[in-house]
Amino acid sequence: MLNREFILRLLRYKDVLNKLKSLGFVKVFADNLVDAAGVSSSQVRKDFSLLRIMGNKRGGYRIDDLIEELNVVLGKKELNKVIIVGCGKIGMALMKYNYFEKEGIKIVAGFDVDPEKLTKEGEIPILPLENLKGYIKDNNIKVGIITVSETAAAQTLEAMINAGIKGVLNFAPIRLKTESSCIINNVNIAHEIENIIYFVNATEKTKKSAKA
Amino acid sequence: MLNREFILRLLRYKDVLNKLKSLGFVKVFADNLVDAAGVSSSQVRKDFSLLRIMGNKRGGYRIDDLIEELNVVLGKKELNKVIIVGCGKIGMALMKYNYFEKEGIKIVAGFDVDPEKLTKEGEIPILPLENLKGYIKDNNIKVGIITVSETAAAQTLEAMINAGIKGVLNFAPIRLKTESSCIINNVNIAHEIENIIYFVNATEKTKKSAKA
DNA sequence: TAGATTGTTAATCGATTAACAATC
DNA sequence: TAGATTGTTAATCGATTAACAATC
Repeated sequence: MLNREFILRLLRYKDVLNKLKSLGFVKVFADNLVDAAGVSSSQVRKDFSLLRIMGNKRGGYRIDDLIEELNVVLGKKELNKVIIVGCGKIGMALMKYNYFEKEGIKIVAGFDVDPEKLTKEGEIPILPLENLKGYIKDNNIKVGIITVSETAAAQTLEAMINAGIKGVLNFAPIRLKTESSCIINNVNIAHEIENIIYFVNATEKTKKSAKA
Repeated sequence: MLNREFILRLLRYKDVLNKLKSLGFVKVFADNLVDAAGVSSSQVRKDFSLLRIMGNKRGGYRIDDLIEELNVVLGKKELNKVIIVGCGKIGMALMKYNYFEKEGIKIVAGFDVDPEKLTKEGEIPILPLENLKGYIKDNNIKVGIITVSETAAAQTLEAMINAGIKGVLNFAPIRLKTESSCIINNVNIAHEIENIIYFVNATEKTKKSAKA
C-alpha cells in the first residue's frame, strides 16, 4: 500500500495528463510534468517506475497508457458515489460542487438531523439520519463526507461507521479517529489558514533580520 | 523556519490545550496530548523541546505557559484578517464559517467579478475586484483565500499578489505556484476524496487476499 | 552517430521513534 | 525513597534527490 503523498502526486499527474490529452498531445516527457504537478523529474520517473509504467528512452511516455495505468492504481473504474452528512453551508456547497464530476465523484445524497432541511426533490435528496444505514446498504456506498459541527462530529462518525462507511473526509474542526478499519482524512480549514499565517510571519521576520 | 507538519501539530496542541484549560485543567502531561492530537509522546516532548518549552519532570507542563508559547511561535497576537476572492457557494460558506473566530481568524471582505454579487450591507462586504489593491493597503491584509473557478484561478492569484497579498489558501482545483515570495497552500477537495477512495480500495484488496 | 531521456541505484536528507539518564 | 515523567541523544525509518549507465 502506497502513501498519501504518493497518491496525491498520482492524482495531480492524472489531471495534467487528461488536460494534455484534451489538447491533442499523445506523448509526454517526465520534464513536462515537473511544473504542472510540482515535482522533480527524478520523482516523476521514480513514481512511474514504482508502478511498473515503462516509457521509451528518448520517446517519453504514452499519455493514454499513463492515464489507464493511473486509473487502475487509483481504483477509478466506475463512478464513485459519496454521501454527505451535515447539510449546513459547507455541506450544501460541496453537494453542488461541480468539479467532482470530472474526477468521477458523484454526491448521491445528503443527510441531516434537522427535519426542515429534508427534501426528496432536487437532484440530490436530503434524508434523515435514520435512513443512513439503509441507504448505504441499498446503494453500496463506501465513502462519506462529514460537514457537521464540532460537537456532533464524533457521534456522526460513529453512526457512519456503524452504517458501513469505510472512508471519511472530515471537515469538522476536530481530529476524528477510530479503532475500526475506516479510513479517516481530517481537513481543518482554520488550521490551513493559520499555517499560512505562520509562514507569512516567518518569512517577514527572516527578511527583516536579513536587512538588519 | 519550521515545517508544515510541525506547525499543524502545534495548532492541534493549541486547540486541545485551550479545551483542557476551559475544563479547568492547569497542568498537562505529554501523554494527555497523544490521543487528542494524534501524535506519539516522544514527538510531543521533542516538539516542545525544539521550542525550548520546558516542563517539570514528574509535574508535566503548565497549560497557560504552553498556550502562550504556542501563540508566540504561531504568530497569533492580534486577530488575523483574511479576505476571500470568489463568492460562489464555497466562498460564501467560508465567509460565514463560524469556527474561524475561535481561532483568531476574521474574514473581513469578499471580492467578486460578478456585479450581481456585490453588497456593502451585511456583516461582510462583497466588493469588486478593482477595489482589491486599495482594500488590502488600507486594511493591511496579508492573507487571502481563493474560491474562484479553475479557469480564473491563475489570474486571480496574480491579481492578489499584485495587490500585496503574502499568503494564499487555494481551493480552486488547480495547483497554483508563483515566482514571488507569496506562500501558497493548495487544497484540492476532489483529490482528498479520491485519496480516501484509493485507501478504501487498497484495504479491501489486502483483506480479500488475506482471506484467500 | 550524437544527443536526449529513461530507469535504477546509491547517497542524501530529514523526520520520527526508541531508549534511557536525569530528576522532581 | 520509589516511581513517574521529562529532555535529549542515538537509532531507525523512509522519502527524495542526484547521478549515471542504458538505450532509443
